[in-house]
Amino acid sequence: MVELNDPNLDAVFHALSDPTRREMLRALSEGERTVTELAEPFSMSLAAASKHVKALENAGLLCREIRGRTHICRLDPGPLASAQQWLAVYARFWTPRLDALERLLREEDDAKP
Amino acid sequence: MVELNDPNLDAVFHALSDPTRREMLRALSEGERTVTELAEPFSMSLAAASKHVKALENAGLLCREIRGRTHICRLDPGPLASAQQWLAVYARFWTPRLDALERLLREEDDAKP
DNA sequence: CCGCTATTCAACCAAATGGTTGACTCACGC
DNA sequence: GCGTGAGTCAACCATTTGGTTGAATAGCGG
Repeated sequence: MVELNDPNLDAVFHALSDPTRREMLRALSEGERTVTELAEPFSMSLAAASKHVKALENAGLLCREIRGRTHICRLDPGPLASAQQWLAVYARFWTPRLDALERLLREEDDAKP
Repeated sequence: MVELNDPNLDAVFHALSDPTRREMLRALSEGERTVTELAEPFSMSLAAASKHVKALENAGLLCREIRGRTHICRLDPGPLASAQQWLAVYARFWTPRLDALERLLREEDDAKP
C-alpha cells in the first residue's frame, strides 16, 4: 500500500503542477530523451529546462543514464502510480463505476508482498 | 475529454502538493466541514488554514456554502477526476492491467456528449 | 590539442508561497 | 446592544520557485 502521507507525494504533485514538466513527461512517454531534446520545445534557457528535469528527477518521475556527455532520460512511472493510488481513494466520489479501480489496486497489493 | 493542458491542472496538482491540503481533503471525504473544523488538526493560525481552504477552492476541489457566520465546505471531486484522467494516460507504463481504467474513462466520455 | 557540444553550477533576481499578527466584518445569543 | 465566535483581509516576513546570465566541467571529433 502506498503511504498516503508519503512525503514523496509532495514532490510528485508539485512536479506535476507545472505545464512545462507535464509536457516533458508527455515527451518521455514516447521514449527516451536527452536533456536538450526535452528542453527544445520551450522558449527558455537550457539551464532553466535542466532545473525542470532535476525537479522531475527529485520526484522520482525520471531517471537518467549518463552516456558520455549526454544524459539520457526515461520515464519512471512508479511515483505516478503512487499518485494514481492516492487519487483512487477519492474515485468513488465522482463515479461508483471506478470502485473497480480501487479493487484492482488492492488486488495488486495483495498479490505481491 | 479533459484538456490535457488544462490550466486548471496547474492549480489542482499544486493544491495536492501540500500535505496540509491533502489532509483537509481527506477530512472532507468523510463529510462536510467548517473552516474551523478543517483547521483544527493543524498547529497553525486560522488565517493560515483559511488560505489553504482558499487554495483548494481556487482549484475547484472544494465548494463552500455560507450559512450564517460559518462556512460549510464540501468536497468537489470533479477536478480530482481530471487529475485522474491525466494520470490515466500514463497508467499503461506501470501495469497493463490498468488499461482497463483508460477504457473505462473513454466509455464515460463517449456516453455523455 | 582544439574547438564544439552537452550539461551543470553559481550567483543573481522577481514573483509566488506559506506562515504570522492585528484589525475588521458579521452573525449569534443573552 | 454587547460580548463572543467564525472567518476574511491586509500588511508583513522568510523561504522557495522559476527564470536569467556567465563560467565551469567534460566528452567527442577533427
